[in-house]
Amino acid sequence: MTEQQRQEARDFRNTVFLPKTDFPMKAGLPQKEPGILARWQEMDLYRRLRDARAGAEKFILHDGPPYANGDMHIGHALNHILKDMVVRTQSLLGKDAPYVPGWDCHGLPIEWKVEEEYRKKKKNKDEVPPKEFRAECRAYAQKWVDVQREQLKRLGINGDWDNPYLTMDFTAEAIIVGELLKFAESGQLYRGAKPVMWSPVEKTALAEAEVEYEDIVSTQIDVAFEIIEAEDPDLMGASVVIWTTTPWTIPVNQAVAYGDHIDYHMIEVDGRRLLVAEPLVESFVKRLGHESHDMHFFVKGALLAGTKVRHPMHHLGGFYATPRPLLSGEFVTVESGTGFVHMAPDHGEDDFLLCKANGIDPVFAVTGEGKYREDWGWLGGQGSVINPKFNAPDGPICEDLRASGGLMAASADYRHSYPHSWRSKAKVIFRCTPQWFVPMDRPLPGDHPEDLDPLEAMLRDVAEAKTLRQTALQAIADTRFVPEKGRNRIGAMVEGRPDWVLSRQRAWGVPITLFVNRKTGQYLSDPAVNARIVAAIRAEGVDAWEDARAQEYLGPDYKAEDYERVTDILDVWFDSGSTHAFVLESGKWPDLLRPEGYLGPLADLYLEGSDQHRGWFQSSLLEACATRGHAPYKAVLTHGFTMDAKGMKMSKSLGNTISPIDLMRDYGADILRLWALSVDFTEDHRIGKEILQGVADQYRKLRNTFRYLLGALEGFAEGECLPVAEMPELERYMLVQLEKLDATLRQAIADFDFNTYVRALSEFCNEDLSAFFFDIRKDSLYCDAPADPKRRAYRTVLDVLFHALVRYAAPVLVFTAEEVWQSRYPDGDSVHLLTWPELPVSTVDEDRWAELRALRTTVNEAIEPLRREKVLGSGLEAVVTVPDSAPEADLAELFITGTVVRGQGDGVIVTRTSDHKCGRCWRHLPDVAEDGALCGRCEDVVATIDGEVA
RNA sequence: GGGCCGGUAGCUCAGGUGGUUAGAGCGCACGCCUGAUAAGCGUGAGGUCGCAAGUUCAACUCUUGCUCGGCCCA
Repeated sequence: MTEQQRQEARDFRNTVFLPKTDFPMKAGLPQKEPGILARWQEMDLYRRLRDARAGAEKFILHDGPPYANGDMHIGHALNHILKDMVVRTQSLLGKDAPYVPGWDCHGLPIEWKVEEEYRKKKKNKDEVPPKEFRAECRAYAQKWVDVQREQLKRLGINGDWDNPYLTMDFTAEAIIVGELLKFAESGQLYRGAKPVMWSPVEKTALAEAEVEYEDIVSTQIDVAFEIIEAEDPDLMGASVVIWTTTPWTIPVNQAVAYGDHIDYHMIEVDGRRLLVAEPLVESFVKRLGHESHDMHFFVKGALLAGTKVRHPMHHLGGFYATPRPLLSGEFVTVESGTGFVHMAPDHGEDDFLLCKANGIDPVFAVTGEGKYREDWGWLGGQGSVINPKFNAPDGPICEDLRASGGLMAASADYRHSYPHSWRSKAKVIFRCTPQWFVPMDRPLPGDHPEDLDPLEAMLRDVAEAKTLRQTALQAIADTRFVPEKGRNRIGAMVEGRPDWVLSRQRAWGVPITLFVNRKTGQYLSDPAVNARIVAAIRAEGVDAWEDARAQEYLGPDYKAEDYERVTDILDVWFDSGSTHAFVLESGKWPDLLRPEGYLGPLADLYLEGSDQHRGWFQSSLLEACATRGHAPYKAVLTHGFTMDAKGMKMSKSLGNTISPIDLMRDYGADILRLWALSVDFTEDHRIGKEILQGVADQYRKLRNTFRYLLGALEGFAEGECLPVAEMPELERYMLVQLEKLDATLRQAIADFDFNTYVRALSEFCNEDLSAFFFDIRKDSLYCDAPADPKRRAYRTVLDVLFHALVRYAAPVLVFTAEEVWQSRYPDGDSVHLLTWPELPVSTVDEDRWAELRALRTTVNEAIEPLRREKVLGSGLEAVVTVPDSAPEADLAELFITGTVVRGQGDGVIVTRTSDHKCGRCWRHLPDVAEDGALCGRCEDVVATIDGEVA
């Protein structure tokens, strides 16, 4: 056997330096992630990170509290992944970015759940002492806090999970009360009235969600109100006719509404002139059952302004003697009735608002159990108003109206849908109740030096005072919104919103800790009293607000019997609106404290769904503006909602919900994270099987990039590094590409544009690395001698790439990045303690490289037809002729082809090579004697290896 | 019903102030490789830019209406 034949027969596979790694291609995330999580817990990663960033500039993302009720859903997952991404990227950039998660624990939904459990046990809620009831609510909330905490941890969210904030913590409750009392002390509270849904059977206010609608048959009546003041003398003595299905509200009537654009028509019935909307004349006459005569008199609604009518029971005097004004109401339609709507501000939303705008206040004639007050001028002490007999055509109301001549028609035959209490199934009424409000348009007291003369301060207030609305609008102007359209949205809401109703007639919440003077109706505002209340709640929670302790709080200066202790609780939005006070400011979380002397918003960012423009963003804004004069945040980031695969909203009834818990089980948290950070979260976005499949594919590509890096860097040591100046141009070009990626990622972080972040990272790995750099340098990695400068340069750059990419990926693929890091540094610390990479500086003629890459594409296009014709397979079999104008470079290496020659023409020509294939590097080269023999380079390398072995 | 927002290839997304054949990645099809191998590489096919009017020499980009979807409110 000749030397050549022996070489030919030899399998050179063992002489090739292939990538080697234990890092598996298949991720197995659902199995692997819990172990990584446990490791972080064990090493106390969150605390370690705080220590590592101690003293660095703060970035404070303040967590909006989810409601402690039910399992984590896809919206929670998205929201927390985005928050985690923000916190982690800021931390990666070297800032100290603590994250204290929180929960919203008070409120109606939890009360319901506890009540529901009572019902199952046939227990009556009203017989349970409030303290006991609240204790059960507290336990219920705590249960769900614990459940959600574990679910969120599983997502890989890094936070202070051992010390979350809860709105039901005693200190939180005390600070919320303290905030409320700031409103009281600065005069930013008043007691007003508001119509609410009220159940006379349960004697309680109901929330919209506690009401169900059911068809019933009601008495409908038509009632005439005689005109006693009018611009047009022809109207005098005529009557406007109203129609209603709630006769019991007639005794509380205070006005009549008409529509500006409605044409009213006068008809004559039994010698009386009646005004009715033209399109409704026919149906009205039908109800009357009498002959009518057309008076040929029309009047446009708008011309009725200033007209006054009198109540049919005006002869009773007092309340009923006052003339009732005709008011223009936009809500008046000609769909049913008469085109006139009687107004009882006590018992309707439209009524209340229209009357309020015209200076007419509710009279509170109907009591909580649905009877007229004992002292009421008509039907005093009678009721109940929801009793059909009371409202019947032969009932007391209709009888009196008939006697007065006001009743034009009455019949118990009107079928319509009407609200009922979910619990008792009894009918519900609208009823005005006293409520506590925060005024939007009352001047706020300004900030003054302590020693300023009180008179001077007052004068200054008058001159400079801004209202809460104005202050909030200014704060909106001062805040950064991402996306920008959020500014417009919250701005429009704040501009148009009514006063803030703070009170709820409920049990599970923070009490409105006010004492109201029984004589003056004014609430007590004494800092000493307030301090005692706050101290008691701090020690014992909301249960401390009870009658038995009233005197203790009032102290020696006031007598308990002179004061009414308010028993309402606060709107839960006030709780969450105060989180900035009890989380960021209280000192309970030292990590969150700003350096001494820091002024302005405590949070760098609030990040929630776009529904929070009306919710938390706004309650926090109003709370902070009223008590501190500015927003609690510097920036607000909002995300849209997650829809199903077709873009439809998810709902249990449609059966299209997707649970993040299931997704973590099937795909793993990193896939879910990659999904959340790939979509355009600023808009509504979708999730579904196909989308997740795409995300999983994207994940695999990233994972393989890391696997290749790990394999290619096997055995790499510091000593192998080569300075940039000594590197081939390709390496220097790649370092420039990496710098560009770095800049893109930094900008994406600054813009909170995570879609761009993930996309740029993926495209770099696929296009620049896998399909370009790695592919080209495979030959060098596999076949060059380990000491060859080209191979050393390549591995040096691979090392740079590894360190950069693992950091870039860490905030997104938190588990996988850790797995990658551990694979290379088994005894190392967590990847999440690292900071943003420092890149070596490199420069290159970018235009030249753009040209080279374009030419590379052209060459590939030219090779393809020959492949189809089976002239050649591998690109290494191609001889390529390129234009003479092509840039100077090792083109064969760049194109991964055989010989490249320069021709005269503009085009690229490809033919099959006649060179033999090297048995080791597979390249077709002139110095290979025959197929399977070695090229010069490989001969040298193999000789060295053989020498080492021998 | 009202306010605000959105609808670009199968999927996820780019497309300053209107201007040549609307782009990328993934997926898909076809092919190559078989030394990143349940991987890697290449080429290619996919879009009447939700619909309809209008403004303009010219509209994915501006206006109006409609439609579908979403958030908030009633």
